[in-house]
Amino acid sequence: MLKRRKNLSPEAPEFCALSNCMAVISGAWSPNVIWHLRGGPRRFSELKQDIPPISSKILSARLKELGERGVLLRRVCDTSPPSVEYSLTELGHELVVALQAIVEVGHKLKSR
Amino acid sequence: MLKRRKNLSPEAPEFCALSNCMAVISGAWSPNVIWHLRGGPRRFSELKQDIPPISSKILSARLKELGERGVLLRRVCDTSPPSVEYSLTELGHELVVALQAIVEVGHKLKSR
DNA sequence: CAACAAGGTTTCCATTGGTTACCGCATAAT
DNA sequence: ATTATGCGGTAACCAATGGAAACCTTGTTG
Repeated sequence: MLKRRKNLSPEAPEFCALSNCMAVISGAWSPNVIWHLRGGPRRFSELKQDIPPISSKILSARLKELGERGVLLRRVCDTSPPSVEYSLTELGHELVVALQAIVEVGHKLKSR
Repeated sequence: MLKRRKNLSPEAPEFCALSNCMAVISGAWSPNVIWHLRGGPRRFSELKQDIPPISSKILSARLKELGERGVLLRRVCDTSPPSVEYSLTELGHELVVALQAIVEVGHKLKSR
């Protein structure tokens, strides 16, 4: 005989805050890109050095996606040769708070 | 002329706490599975109802992965027909803290 | 007896991610 | 003068991941 448990899942049925936020930071290396922009604007090649395993293709794709999602801004600087700077929007900075929590768990895991 | 900026990325070069933790919760729907186990053990079919868009295949794969990573435990109950219960380990509960931060940002996004 | 539930597995296909090579433009080195 | 290098990407190609639908085994129910 199979005992039944109440379906006590306490989340709203139609909209899930977790998926809601995860959708914004989804995509390979997205969290890392946001994280490395937290201290101020950075350029394409700087980000590529910050995150050594990322390829140009993927970095390029993420920067475009995160721009479309309103997480960061792309600014072309009028230098010669022109350089491109990426910086977090306000939304981006809100995400950093969540990433901070993940980083803290990451440190715990390392020390354990 | 191109102004140079110091490479001020403040993370350790060899090990990244962010990727470290992200690796544990990676995989489609992993965060949701962990989240829905935070209140106590749940069974396969309950989780499937908690997360309607997930398929059996992916749920099955995630539960196996998260078990191998030490995030949750699988327990077969001696009922008829046998049922299977999944519950978070201590590590799993640590991850819930990080997910909580993500959920909070998710709520902010909704209200904005 | 036929139907259904639990806890998955199998098959098949679309999307994503990763690797390598390359481009156009500009300065820097030899 | 020629070559190399840095910048900010794109193109072509292949491997791994994710999703939909059907199916399976053991057992209970009507």
